[in-house]
Amino acid sequence: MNIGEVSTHTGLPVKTIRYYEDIDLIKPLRDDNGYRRFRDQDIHKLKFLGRARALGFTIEDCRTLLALYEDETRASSDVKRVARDHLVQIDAKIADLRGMRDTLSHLVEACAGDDRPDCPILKDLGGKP
Amino acid sequence: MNIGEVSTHTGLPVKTIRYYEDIDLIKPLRDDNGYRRFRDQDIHKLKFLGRARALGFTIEDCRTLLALYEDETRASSDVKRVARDHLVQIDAKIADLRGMRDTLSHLVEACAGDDRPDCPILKDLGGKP
DNA sequence: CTTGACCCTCCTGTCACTGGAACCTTTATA
DNA sequence: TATAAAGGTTCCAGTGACAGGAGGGTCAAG
Repeated sequence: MNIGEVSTHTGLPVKTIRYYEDIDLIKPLRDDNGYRRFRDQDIHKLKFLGRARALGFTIEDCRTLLALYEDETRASSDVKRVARDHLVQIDAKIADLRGMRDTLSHLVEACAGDDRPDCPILKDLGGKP
Repeated sequence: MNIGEVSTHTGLPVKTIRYYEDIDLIKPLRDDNGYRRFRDQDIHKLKFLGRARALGFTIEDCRTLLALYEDETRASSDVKRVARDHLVQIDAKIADLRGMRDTLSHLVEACAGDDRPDCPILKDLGGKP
């Protein structure tokens, strides 16, 4: 399979697939014309990567997870640790965003949003006291 | 005030303050020795920026908000639009993260996390069916 | 034989900083 | 007074995970 077909097949942009080869996540073969030739295992890895990225794992996490995936002698505890750590990060981010959201939604509600200059949002940002 | 003092005063790293000057968010004066000299208005702006950034506004949003802040003839609707748009972005991100969180927490719970290789997390990433 | 759809590499840009090198100025201490 | 520490300066490179684009080669169809 050529890269375009792989792209439609995996849902990953061509650029991304090339990038993943660049950072050694996949190692497709090459045809005589220089075109990448993807085997089933390459495509399988790409789908794996797509799903892992969709869950928000970093590229380095993905590298680790792929290695564990391919290692038949892995301990599931190793996988679980990576996932649990990531879950903690996600929760932290959500908490962060919720804090912003709460403050901001109060401010937005308090703002008249008309043609007058008076604005509680700016008042808050300016240090309202 | 010199940059170090401003940094402790505003809570912004020195590097960040210099960066904000670089992209023309602030325009401190210069002493004869080349040191930046910050006026009260500069410090006020920096605090404004710190609070806006803490609410997750992009630098470009901050630029817009600062301009509105300084424009006595602004319409609060303009401020509100920026804030509401940002709120939408935040909500989208939260929804995204919650999706990841839900999937991931199920997987983590399902994983034994022992020394055996069997792992539902990897099974899912590998396309379990 | 040409056209258009692919494919290639290489370089740059994104966002909001952060780190570091190499250097100058001020302040405190011996 | 010499010097060392602490502060300031500029400029360049790197971060993460790609995306955009230039400039070119290759392939299948009409």
